[in-house]
Order: sequence, then C-alpha cells, then structure tokens
Amino acid sequence: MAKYSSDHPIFYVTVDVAILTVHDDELQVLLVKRRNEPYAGKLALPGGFVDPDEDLTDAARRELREETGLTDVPFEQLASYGAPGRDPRGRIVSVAHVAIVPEPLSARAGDDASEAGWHAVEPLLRSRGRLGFDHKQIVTDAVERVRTKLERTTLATSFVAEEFTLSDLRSVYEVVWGHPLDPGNFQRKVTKTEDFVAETGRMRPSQGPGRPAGLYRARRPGIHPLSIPISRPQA
Amino acid sequence: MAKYSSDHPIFYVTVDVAILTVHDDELQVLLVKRRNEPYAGKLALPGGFVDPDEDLTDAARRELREETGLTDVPFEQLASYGAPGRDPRGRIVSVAHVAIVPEPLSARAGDDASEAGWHAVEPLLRSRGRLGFDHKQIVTDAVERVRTKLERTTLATSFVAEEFTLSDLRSVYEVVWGHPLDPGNFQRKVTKTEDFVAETGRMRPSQGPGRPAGLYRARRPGIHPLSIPISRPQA
DNA sequence: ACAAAAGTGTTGGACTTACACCCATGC
DNA sequence: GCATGGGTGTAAGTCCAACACTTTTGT
Repeated sequence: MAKYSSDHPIFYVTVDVAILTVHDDELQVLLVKRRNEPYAGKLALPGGFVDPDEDLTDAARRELREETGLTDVPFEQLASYGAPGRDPRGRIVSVAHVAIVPEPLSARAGDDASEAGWHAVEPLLRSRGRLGFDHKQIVTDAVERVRTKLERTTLATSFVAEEFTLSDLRSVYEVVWGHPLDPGNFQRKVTKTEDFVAETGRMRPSQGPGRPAGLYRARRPGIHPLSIPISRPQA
Repeated sequence: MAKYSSDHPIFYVTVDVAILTVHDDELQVLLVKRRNEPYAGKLALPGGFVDPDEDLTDAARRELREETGLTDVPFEQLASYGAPGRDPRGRIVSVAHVAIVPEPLSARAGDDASEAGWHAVEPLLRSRGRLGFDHKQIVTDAVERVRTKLERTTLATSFVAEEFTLSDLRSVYEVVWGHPLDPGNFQRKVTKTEDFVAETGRMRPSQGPGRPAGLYRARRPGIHPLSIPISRPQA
C-alpha cells in the first residue's frame, strides 16, 4: 500500500495518564513538573508521544511503567482531548487514561521523569493555574470516573495492598467519595458480595488499640463488575 | 510560537459516530457503504477527518449533521481507537462518538453520504466481515455504553419523539436490554422518578384496540442522571 | 478500667417483584 | 361481548440505614 499523503491535517498524538492512589486519607494524583515550554514550571500529568508502531494502550502502559515502575496495574482509557488551542506546538490530541495504584507501593515516584510527585486532588482542583494544558479537566474527569466505578466494580481493591483489612478498603470509599460509611454495614456488604474479597484467615498484627482486623485479599485481580453494588451515600 | 516540527510520528485524526435509534423493535445503527479503498464495498460508521481548526466535538457534530440533518441531538464521546494497523493508509486515530436519534425522525438517512442506511445491531455484531476497519468493535462498545446509560440517566427519552407514551418509552428499554419489563411497574417507576417525564394531559389518538395512552414529554432535554434508576433485569 | 477498633444483631422503612384487577377502546 | 393495551392496587420478599451491642486489643 502506498504511503498516504493527502491534504488532511497533521496531528500528533500523546497519551497522558492520571495515576491515582489513596494516601494519608487523600485521593492523590501523580504529577510531573514541566521543565520545558510550553507550561514550563507548571505541573502536568505524566505522558508523552505515541511511538510510530505503538498501540494507544501500549503507550499508556509504557508511560505508567516509566513513571512508577509498575506493571500489571489496572488502567483504562478515559477520554480524548483535542481542542485546537490546547497545545501551542501544534495540533495535538491527547488520549487520557486512568490508572489506580495501591497505596503502599505508591510512596516512590518515578525515577525517569523529572520531579514526579504525589499531589492531593482536592486542593489541586480548587486551585487555578497550577496545572498546564487542559490537565485540570482531565484530572476532574478521571476522579469522576473513579467515583462512579467504585460503586459498581471491584476497583476499590486496586487501591490497597495485596492483603488488606476491611477498614483499609472502607477508607478507600470514604476518601474517594468524601463521606463516612457505617463500618458494620460496610463489613456485611463487602463480605456478602460475591467475587469481591476472600478471607486469608490471618489477622493484621495490631497497631494500636482495638480488636485486630482480619486480613483479606481481592478475589480476582483487576476491575470486575459487582453483583451487589456498594451503595454511595447521597451528598 | 514557531511552527512545531519534530521527529514525533505523524497521525491523522478522524471522528466516527455510531448513530443509534430504535426502529421496528430493533436497535439500529446508521452505516454507510464505502465506495473507496480501504474496505470498499464494506459497511462503516459515518465519519471523517477532523478539520485543522476544529474541536473533536465539533467534528462529530458536523458528521452527525451531514449524515442525518439533525442538530441538537444528544451525543457524547465514546472512546478512541488507534491500533497501528487499523487503517492501511497510515497512522489514524479515530475518536468515536455515540449519538441517539428519535425513532420518527430517523426514517430518512443522510443525503450527503453515499448510501447511508439503518442496520439492526444484533445480526451485525454476530456477522463477520460486514463492517470495515475496527468498526464492529466500536459498535459493540457503543451499544454497551447505551445499555448502561439507560439505567442511570434520562437517555431513553432521546430515542423517542418529543411526545411519547410510556409504552413507547418502555419499548426502548425492552429493545435495548432485550428483556420484557412489567408494564405496571415501569409506569410507576417512570412517573415517580423526578425530572424524567411530564404529562401533557393529552392522549394519543388510539390506533388499535386498548385503552388510549397518555402522552408525555421529557422533562429536560439531553442526558441527565436519574434520581431513581430504572432497574435492569438480570439476564 | 477505659478507649478504641472489629464485627454481629436487630429493627423499621424503603423499594422491588409479581401479580390481580379495573379502565377504555376497536372489532 | 371479547381481546388488547393502559393504568392502579396490593402483598410478600428483599434490601438498607441506623444504631445497639459484643469482642478483642492497647494503655
């Protein structure tokens, strides 16, 4: 097949990844400080240009690995952003993705990128001008996506370590939704929901007062639909 | 700002629109027959290249208008598809959208496009090779999106005319979900759900046996969240 | 003993489901 | 009258939110 040359406009395509975690009772997103123009000095989502023979998903996975060293992390495509003026360098469409990383593994930021670090989402979204490009919008959309996915999928287990207590898991919901949940009701619902969590039989060594908590693990890795959804309290 | 020239790979960006409707008790999608290579003779979603100064949303709206003559139709971005080999002409990323058009206005296909026509979704998705590119995947994703959005938003009213009976509305759910719904329970749920439908006070002139049905209209145009979701029967 | 976290029981109310049943029309 | 679709009533079962209460630890 002959090389395609036409008068169709030329685009560049990037992937940006909103890597989210829960840390210190806050929903946080991994951001890099930009060194170069445009938006030098501003914060931005990790991302980069898609390689010539690379699928969009592979490009996002590559970015994720470069920034966090993590592989096998659940992520999915979020949306694409391509307003004409969004990047002064030309016509650039960004295919944004969302990824969820567990809290304990998230302490370390990327080694490859320049000054990658975690930032609490709430103050970021209230602020103006801290994020370059249209990345504030992307983060907004990513958070909304995660909020709704918590309700109907097993996504929450992606936020916690391989073994976790139900309090750990409950905290994920409380932080992401911004509402406290009844511990007892949460316990019942989670344990009664099929394919969500499985007991390990062991206990977490107690770290303070209170009865020691049972350790659980996700029944299946990744994001799966829940037979019984976790109800989200109204605002 | 200087023109951007770099060694980053060059892409072309298209928008494709899955325009869905319910007709003859079937979920249908508007497709065009391709005249040119690649995939000449195959069916494909209407779509085209994004113009140099056009936003992705505007490009999708333009395609929608060119194919159906309709404006002010609710639509939203679905996902982007950019596998390296998906288009032999080069590296082309398609930003797919979903649009819903009302049944009565949908009889006429586009005048601009070549042989646009409605096709039932189910046999299409069961078949092999009738659709060009990766458009079968896009249609699959579009249908899944619509199925879940019916549950939690007012999307269903976008499938019916401005004035409709509750049977009309119920039929949308039944066709899209592939399950019959209890007419009585549906009635109650829809009328009790806030911001969903409003009575007109008038009746539909009867067209066959049976008690004449009340005419309703959507309380708000477009797609809005439902305070009380319509429950989806399990398979 | 006391506080705190984990986990179980209970209860009233909301919602759903599966019908029965009445209403209004065409034939 | 009878079939058909529109619409209301109703009762059993399920689910849920709230909160009391028990269990097991640290201090």
